[in-house]
Amino acid sequence: MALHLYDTATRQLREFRPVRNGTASMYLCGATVQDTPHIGHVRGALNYDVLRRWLIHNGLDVFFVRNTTDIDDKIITKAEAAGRPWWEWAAKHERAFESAFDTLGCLPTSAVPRATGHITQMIELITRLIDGGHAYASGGDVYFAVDTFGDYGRLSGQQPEEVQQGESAAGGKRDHRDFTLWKSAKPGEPAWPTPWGPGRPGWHLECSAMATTYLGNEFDIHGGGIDLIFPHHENERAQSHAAGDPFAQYWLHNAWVTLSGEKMSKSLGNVLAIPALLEKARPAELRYYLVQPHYRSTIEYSDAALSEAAQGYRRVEQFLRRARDRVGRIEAGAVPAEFAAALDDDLATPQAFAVLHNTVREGNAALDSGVSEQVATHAAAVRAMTGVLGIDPLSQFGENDAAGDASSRSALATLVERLLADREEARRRRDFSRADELRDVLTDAGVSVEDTAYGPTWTLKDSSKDI
RNA sequence: GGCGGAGUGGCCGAGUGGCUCAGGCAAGGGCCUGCAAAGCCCUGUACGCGGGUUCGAUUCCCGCCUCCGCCUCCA
Repeated sequence: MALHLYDTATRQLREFRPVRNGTASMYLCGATVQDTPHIGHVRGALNYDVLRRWLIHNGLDVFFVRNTTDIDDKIITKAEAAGRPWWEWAAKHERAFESAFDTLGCLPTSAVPRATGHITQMIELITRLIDGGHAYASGGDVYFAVDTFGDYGRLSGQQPEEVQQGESAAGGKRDHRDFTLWKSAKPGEPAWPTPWGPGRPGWHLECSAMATTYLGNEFDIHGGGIDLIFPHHENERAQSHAAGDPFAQYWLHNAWVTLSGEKMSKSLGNVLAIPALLEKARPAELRYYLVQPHYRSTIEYSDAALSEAAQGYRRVEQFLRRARDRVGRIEAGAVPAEFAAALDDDLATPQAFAVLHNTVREGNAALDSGVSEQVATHAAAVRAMTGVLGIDPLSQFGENDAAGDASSRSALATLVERLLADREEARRRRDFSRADELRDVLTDAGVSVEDTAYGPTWTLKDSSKDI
């Protein structure tokens, strides 16, 4: 089966056929960098990272653009409250987002365009819209005329007449449904010069301008959170189509991470910031937790569920480590057919994880029965699958999680192995109290010891991460 | 008011008109082990409520209840 994706605009599963053979282009609405990233921000990024990895795995050259909105009302307000320049505030939080994405194993983007760096392209787009009769300037603002675009409401399923208006207060609008392309600057606000007066971008406009700048007038996938369907993506689609661009071919939307049944918001004080979560779980474990449920299902966050995910991850990790100890270097092999079928079905990661765990179980059985070729085969499949999911314990989330640099690792290994040798000697003498004493020394130091038919093995246990 | 999503066993989380109804975590039993840990094998409990269609529904239809989201900044 070829890859099928659920397209919000048509409300159905559609076979993925890229605009340009051999490549795929993805635009993801990134964050407004106004605060510390939280688990919800990261969930979306992770979902699209898995999609991207799957496309790459299938041989496509993927162009992946995630923007940064570095100017908006909230950035201005918060920076002001903190007594800092807006651009410093934005830069600081942009770094926090990039660092979170990095830590959680998102592949580097092809570009991270900032809104403020694309004013020229926005002016050009506005000009096209005004020339085409789809937009008008009014008192320094520029608005999109919704009634000039007959397809308005298609993406979100909204009847334009039924939509309750919030933004309608703005004075210069001809129609209450019209939305802002360009905002005139109030005194003291950041502003860029335009033919319509100094001002700053309306939120929706920037994404249309940046997506087409990097990916062309027609590109494959546009993603974001479900909250963006309306009005953000509806408006993006309207302005780009009205300007004559075919624009995105597939609209994808990921669901929320909720807390106690409610969305996270500052006012409820229930925001789960990434730095705090990384105190509870290792990056790979957090990623495992966020990537396992289907991307269109809400995740109801709980510490217990995160802890369970961490255990699931450790099971996979343990298998690969044991397998490597047994058969040596493990290269990623082919993914099982059922795994591929799962991901091809609108990125059905829950089923993909089921296949992963079945393979791990078979691999563990092979380890128990000592059939090395089977161990190697299963381990290779597991590496391939974890690679696609971005949770490969042997690669980006490798050994150095907790173990420091090479020289301290080597010093540690020498000492641990010396103690283990003494313990083995004690066990041979059947002096078990001595053996247990040595194991306790190691345990207290944070080293877990396991005896296997092939001798003892040890790992650093990350004791700070007990959820 | 308009649009949309959800309610599955102790928990997380798939899925299907009937056939052993995924997977993980937890629980119980067993194997292995000096002990432990890990691993493997086995086991139990399920589909919000009320109707209907059907030989048969958790799965289809109708009604209801509950929860959540968007329509205002939002991942």
